[in-house]
Parts: sequence; C-alpha cells; structure tokens
Amino acid sequence: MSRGCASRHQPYNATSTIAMSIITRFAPSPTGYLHIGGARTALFNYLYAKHVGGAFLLRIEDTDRERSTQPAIDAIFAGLKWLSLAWDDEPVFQFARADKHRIAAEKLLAEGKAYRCYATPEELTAMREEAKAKKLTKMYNGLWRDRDPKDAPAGVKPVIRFKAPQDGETTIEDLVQGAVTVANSQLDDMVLLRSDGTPTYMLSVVVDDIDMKITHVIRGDDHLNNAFRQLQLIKALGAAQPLYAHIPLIHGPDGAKLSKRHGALGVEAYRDLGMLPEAMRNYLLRLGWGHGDDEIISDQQAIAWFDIGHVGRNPARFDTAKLSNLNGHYIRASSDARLVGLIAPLIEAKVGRTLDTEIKARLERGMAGLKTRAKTLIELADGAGFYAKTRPIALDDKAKAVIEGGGGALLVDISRNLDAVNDWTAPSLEAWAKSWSEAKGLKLGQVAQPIRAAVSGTTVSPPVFEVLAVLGKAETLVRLLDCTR
RNA sequence: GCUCCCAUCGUCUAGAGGCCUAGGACGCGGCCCUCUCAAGGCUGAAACAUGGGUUCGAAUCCCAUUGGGAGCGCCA
Repeated sequence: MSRGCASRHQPYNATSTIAMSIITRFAPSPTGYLHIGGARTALFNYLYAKHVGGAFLLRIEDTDRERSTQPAIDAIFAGLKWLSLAWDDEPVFQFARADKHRIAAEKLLAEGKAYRCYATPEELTAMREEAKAKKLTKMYNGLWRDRDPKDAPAGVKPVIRFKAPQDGETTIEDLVQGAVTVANSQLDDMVLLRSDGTPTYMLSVVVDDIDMKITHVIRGDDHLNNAFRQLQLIKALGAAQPLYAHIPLIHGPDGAKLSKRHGALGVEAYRDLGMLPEAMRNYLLRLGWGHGDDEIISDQQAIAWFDIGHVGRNPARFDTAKLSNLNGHYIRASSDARLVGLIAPLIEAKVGRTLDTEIKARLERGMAGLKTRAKTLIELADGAGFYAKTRPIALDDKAKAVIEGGGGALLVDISRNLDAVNDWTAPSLEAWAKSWSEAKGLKLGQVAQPIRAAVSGTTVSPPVFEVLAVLGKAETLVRLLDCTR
C-alpha cells in the first residue's frame, strides 16, 4: 500500500521487530460513564493495535477511591462491548497494584531520586501564591528537596516527591504533535506517594505502563503536559520509554470543551438515541482521522488503514447531523431480521404487549420500505408502529383530516373494488389504483392518501401499495372499513 | 498569569512546495424521480485566520499577530 504504515512522525521503522510486539492501552478512570472522547481514544488504541497485529489492553484507573464506582466500571465494560472494542487479556485494576507503585517510589527514595517532603498545606498555598506573583508555572519550590530529614517536624506524615531534573529540557517525540520540548525548570517535583502512603496517578500510570509493557501511549492531548513528568519518571526508573500519541480533544457543537456538564453523553446515551454501534465507530473514526476521500469505512478497512500519522492535530467538533446521516446509512445496510430484533422491544414498549411471530414476520416484510426512511432506530420503530398496532388504528390529526376531508367517502368504494383484486402484490395493486383512479377522474394521490391514512393512521409511510402487500388483503380491508364507520 | 498545543467551506476532513481554477462528506438551496415521506441521481452557494519572510513557485516551510484549546492538586 502506498500510505499507512509509514506515518509522518514515526521515528522508527515500522517493519522492524518492534512492530511485532506493539501494545496499546485504554485507561479510563471509572468516575462516570464511558463518554464520547474516551470511546474515541479506545477506538484509536484498538485500531492501531489491530493494524499492527499487536495487543490492546484495558486498565481501570480506580485509584481515586472517593469517585470510583462499580456502576461506572460496568458502564465502561458495557460501552466498549457495545462498540465491539474487545480488549486483550484481563482488565488491569490499578488500585490493586498499589503495592507495586509504592515499591517503585521506595526504590527511588533509596536511590536518592525522590525525597520526603513535610510541607504543610499552608506552606503549599503560600508557594502557589508566590509562584503566581512571580509568574511561574511551577508551584512547589523544592522546600524539602535538599533539606536534612533530621529537620522533619514531629508528628507530620510526609509525602514522597520525585526529585526532578532542574536543568536542561525534556522532549517528547509525539507521533501526532511532533517534537514537543519543555524546559525542566518549568516542571516541579511531583508527589509520588501521598502522606497516607497511597500512590498518585502520575506514579501509578508510569509503573503500570512499564509493567504492562505498553509501547504506544495513545490518549487525549489533555495529558500532553503530564507526559513530560512521566517521561522523567520513566527514565529515573530505568525503563524503556513508550512512544506517545496525544490526540486532540473533541469539542461540543459550539466549540466549547465537551464536558460531562456540556453535552458529553455516554455511549449508552447514543445507543438509547437509536444509534448503531458501527455508525458510532465510523463517525468517531472520522473525527480526527482521515483516509483520502473515504467516508464510509468498514471495520476491516479501518483496521487495514488506520495509522497515527494521519491523526489530525486540531480539535474536532461533535456534529450530530453527520452522525445521524451515517447512522441512516448503516440502518439501510443492515439486514431486515437484525432491525426487527432491534426495534421489537421499542415497539413492544409502545403498544404494551409482546409482538408475536406473525407481527414480527410482517415487520420484516415491511422493513425494506421502512429502513430507507429512518436515521435512528427510534425513528424506525416509530415508522413501523402501524404494522404492529391493533385495530382500529388510531389516526393522527393529518390522517384524520384526509379521511374527513373527503377521502373517507371514497373508502367504501375503494375497499369494495380492492376486494376483487386477487394478485395481492405491490405492482398489481398499484396498477389497479392507477386504472381505478383514472376511471374515476382522480389523481393517483387522491386515492393513495386516503388508503395510506386509513391503513397506517398517518400521512407518511412507505409506498402505500407496498404497505398493502405487507399487510395482506384481509387486514387491509378491515382497516379500510374501520374508517368508513 | 505561566507552560504547551492547534488554525483549509457552517461542521468533519483531503492536501507531505508545482498535480489546487483547493477535492470529498454532512448540512443548506435548486432540479430530476414520485402516491406521502425518505432514499437515490444531477446541480448550486460555501474555506486556505491576518501580516511578514524563504523560494522561480507557498494551503504546504519559517517568524509575528490574532483567535481557539489543554495543563499548572497529597484528582485522574
């Protein structure tokens, strides 16, 4: 292939042995549902791993005991499964690995690469204010960095801080952003172990990524600034550094950050909105990544084509209209049987009873005409409702107007003549309607609309003669007669 | 405020110095098809943020400006 593997920023030969053992990971914190940005991050990690024949791992970052919840963990699993983003191996739970993290911190302490800090919250606040006044980025001023531990105040439990390099600079060769350099003087000594002995996120991520042998860290670019500190830590721990790919965040339709308070729905919300998982995947893939003029991209193609080099560097806005369009495409492409299975529960909830096999068979026969008219499964279920309703069919206002506006008067005549039609197929019903309306001096629409109104209860439906064929002669005639009374 | 990142139609994007009179898709307008509504086909309007360089040549490379975004916790 002429594009793909050799990405623009990739600093190594992708065909080397390293490509044989690529491992990516998705590492959400279970403090809420799997939101749309997380889903895309997971998708990119999954696709890249599959593209190179590597592994895609899942790690639940549940070290924040206050905010992590089991329902959130379940939601993440459910969301990934719905999207068919299957992870390899068992998920890793970060909190369960706290001992490993602590040992790493103690190792650094023993090697003089970390130190105990006894600064009080008041001192920290003062440092922050001083840093702000001096127009500095960093906050911690190294108060305990070189102080003799003997000076430690009694009764204060210390945190362990990383002794970060103070001179020089740190550069990340980011696969998406390119080389990004920051002066070490901008980075302060981060906390590794809290005073209660629990590890912080920075330490846990680094240790886990090392132990899980992660080769490619693909995540939101809100982590780009963290990457510098993490890289320093990795070096201090003597581990091999991973390759980073910081992908831009997804914004809301108005360009503002997509947050939980600002329209960032969980993937299950899109499922409930009637979106198909393959539409979601296709949409998310195209948000921040492109492959020439291709828009409709199958899973197989996505795996074959996905490369980090073509991930865009600018944030993308979430566009519901395009998602809907894609969803409509995938609904049309779905099998009739699958769609019946997906909308049956929705229809059942609405009509208040279980659909029997006869109704389901009717839905399947009518599906070809229904599915070109829906952008979501909700719309599909709405449009299919009349096939499942029991008579007499309730008419909506527009349908009522058609019947009462003169259409109803034709129905007796129509039903009597239809009774004589023996070849009950859409083409022959249409042929009958054309000749009958011509004979009566009416336009086809003047005949078709009253029939549609009576039979579907609405003024919008699949082609009406197709509907009659799907309904069958008996059901059609009783529905027509219902409207003549 | 400080550090870092980003900038092509309204939106998602193609673009790797000459293939660009800037392509595709969604959305929007028109036409066709037509029993309604869709789908489909054809078609129209619509963008390289601004200013300087570099170069024979810049959407593309460099700098500045402007505008967005992210991060600056004993959160993750």
